[in-house]
Formats: sequence, structure tokens, C-alpha cells
Amino acid sequence: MTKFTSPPDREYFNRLVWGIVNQVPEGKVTTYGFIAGLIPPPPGMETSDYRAWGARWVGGAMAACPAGVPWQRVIGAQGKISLRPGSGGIRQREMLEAEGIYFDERGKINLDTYGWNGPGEEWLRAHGLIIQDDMTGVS
DNA sequence: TCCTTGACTCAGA
DNA sequence: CTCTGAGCCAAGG
Repeated sequence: MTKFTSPPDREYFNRLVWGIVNQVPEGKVTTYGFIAGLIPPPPGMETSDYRAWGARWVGGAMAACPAGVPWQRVIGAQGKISLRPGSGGIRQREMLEAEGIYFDERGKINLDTYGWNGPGEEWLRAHGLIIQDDMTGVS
């Protein structure tokens, strides 16, 4: 429940994160960094810093994630589950496998196969967001 | 008040 | 491929 460095407006940021995660379809996964990339960085913050911090803020939002949000579809940029074993990591893997997602022998998910492409421009516009060219890459 | 501890990512070794 | 350290902040013990 501990919070990491918080974004300027944590509640607003969290709502945005949850709204985005709700768009991830069953059988697909996305990463903390990718979600952060769909949200504009705070004024004056370097994109490189935001790439790392934003991801942690997304993690913080997930820790406070309300019921109904498919939190299990958010994984680390390396394609691995970020939740520590014993804190639900096993459950997360089972939930994803139940959705048809395959983990390789090293416990990783192939993002080229299961990675989500994003909510689409229309959705982003409807929520006052825009695609950031320098952060949309999944790789 | 001090110290630990985070649902992260990337660059190096 | 695996393992570290840096980046840099706030809540709880």
C-alpha cells in the first residue's frame, strides 16, 4: 500500500490509469511503461525520467486498483510478472493463463504476440489524451 | 527522527 | 540471459 514518488495529482493520474487498464481486452497484456506513455508527463519533467517514474506511478495506481479493473493484464516491460511471489504473483499467472496467455519456459510472456496495441486515438481524444510519439513504442 | 521499502525501467557488466 | 545500480519520494514502524 506504500506509495512511490507520487505524480502531481495522484488521484487524477490513478483514474486515468484505471480507465486505460479497463480497455485492455481479455487475452492481451500491456506494461506499466506503456500505460504511462499514454498519459502526458508533468510539466518540466524529462521524457527519459518520466519513462521510469511514470511506470512506478502506474504501479502505485495498480496497488490501489478498484475491483473490476483487469489488473492482471499489466506486466513488466520484460514480459514478466512484476508482482512479488507471495503477494499474488502466482494468482496473476494463473489468471492470465486462464485467459489463454502463454508463458515460456523462463516465465515470460511474448509481447509481440500478446501485447496490447493501445486504446486507439478516438478513445484517447475522448479522454483528453494524445499519443506521444516518443513513447508509444512497445519495444 | 531515522531507516526501510516499494505491482518500474534502462544501461552496464 | 542474469544481476546491479541509479533515478529520487513518501508512508509506516
